Amino acid sequence: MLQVAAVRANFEDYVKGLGKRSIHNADELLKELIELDDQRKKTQQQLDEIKSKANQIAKNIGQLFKQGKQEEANAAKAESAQLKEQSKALGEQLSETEAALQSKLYNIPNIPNLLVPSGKSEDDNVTVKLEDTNIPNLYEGAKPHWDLIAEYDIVDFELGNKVSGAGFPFYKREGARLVRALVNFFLDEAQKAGYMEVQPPIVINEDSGLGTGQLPDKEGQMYGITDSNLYLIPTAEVPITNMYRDVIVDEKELPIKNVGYTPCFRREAGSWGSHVRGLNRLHQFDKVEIVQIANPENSYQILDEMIAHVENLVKSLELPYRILRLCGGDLGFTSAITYDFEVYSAAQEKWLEVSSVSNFETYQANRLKLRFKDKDGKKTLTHTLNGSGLAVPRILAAILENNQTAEGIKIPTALQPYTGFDFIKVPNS
RNA sequence: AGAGGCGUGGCAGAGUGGUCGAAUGCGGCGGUCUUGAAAACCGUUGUACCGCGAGGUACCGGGGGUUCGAAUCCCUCCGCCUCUGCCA
Repeated sequence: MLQVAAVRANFEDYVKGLGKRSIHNADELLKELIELDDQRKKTQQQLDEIKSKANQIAKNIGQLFKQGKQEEANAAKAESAQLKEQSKALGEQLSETEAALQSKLYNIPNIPNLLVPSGKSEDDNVTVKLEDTNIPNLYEGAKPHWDLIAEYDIVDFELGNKVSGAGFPFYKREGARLVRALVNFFLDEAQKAGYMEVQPPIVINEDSGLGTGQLPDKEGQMYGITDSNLYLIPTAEVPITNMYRDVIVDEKELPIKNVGYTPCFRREAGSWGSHVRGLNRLHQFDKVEIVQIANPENSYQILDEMIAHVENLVKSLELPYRILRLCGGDLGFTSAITYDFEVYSAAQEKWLEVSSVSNFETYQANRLKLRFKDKDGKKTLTHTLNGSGLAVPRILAAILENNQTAEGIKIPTALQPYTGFDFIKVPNS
């Protein structure tokens, strides 16, 4: 969330920034924020004064009792009772103001970076790199992946429907093996790039949801375990970033680089339609996530490094891809800048998002109270960044579709050591 | 899951209603001594908010309550330990 002091200092820039997200009443919003903060300060001043008086009286009463001055003590008690009422009322007022301020802050998204183009929808995203030279000329009988997986019987939606529900498929045979291969490949590559591997919990508590910005208000996107007040994670970003909630790290430790593989769970309420078939959108999918905690001084350099890492993965898998810079309207709530990776799915003839790499600057760090001690011992918010490296199902879909031949499916060379096979033959051939 | 115990500053650990933001030790920082280091000795050392400042307020796992006054008493939640049970 935003810091009020920063809002005061950069008012005009922030209004402009929020404008890129098509928030047109930003100046009102931010003004309200400042007013609430002013009110908070004023109330606290009054409250502190009353409490100070009450503390003084309480001390005196102790003395009076010791000296045996009962009557004076009792008189002081009466005065104290009055102060108590005042302070109770003011205290409630203060809590209300703080809650209102907090809720306003929770509901204002991050300020987009200067590079972020304004725009309303994905149509306004900017392609910053296009590597489409690899787009295959598929043979006559080429099929979309949902037909391929049925034909080869390597992903089973029917079975998933029966056991769990729509969007929870079974992967079978080479399909299961491919998922495991991709996960291992991604993890190994991240480790080579200096990330520490972690295996985080896949349920999180409310504080963690608040820390990275899934809560409040976006509960609808997560599966909740209501009897325990926990949520299934929508991405490993949540547990891995929250490792550093309420932590003050040493400047020398930065950047901190962690990677983790987890299944991800998304309700995707309302986002189903005929355009999302097969593996394109699922309630449960596997993803390897890279997360960095960075010094604000070089977080954009680190963002570039993370983009390069993801680009390498896609290249190694020989997939045609493009990189987009998201416009304000398509930018996630907590992000200051996001680059999306999309791979081309030849049989569907469309681009599939497989990775999102973002810099959150201090937005998450402020919620997390994640700070570092700089050279002068001053505590400063870090920047947080993360990216998918990568999400499995759409990569799988693209591999199946782009690498299909009349005889079967070729496995990319880089993946072969992980799959243990280099080809999936057409059944009964 | 049941019974009992516990949760205090970076760490260890005292503190059972006022003089406690909190003893003491360790660690950290500064200094004396030393060619240098160690040891010893002296000093210093929590965080957040409000205030131009003086200063004030809050914080002893979280939240609530009792009281003129709570680290201390009560309720509740969370976590840890021990025993019993269950389980991969």
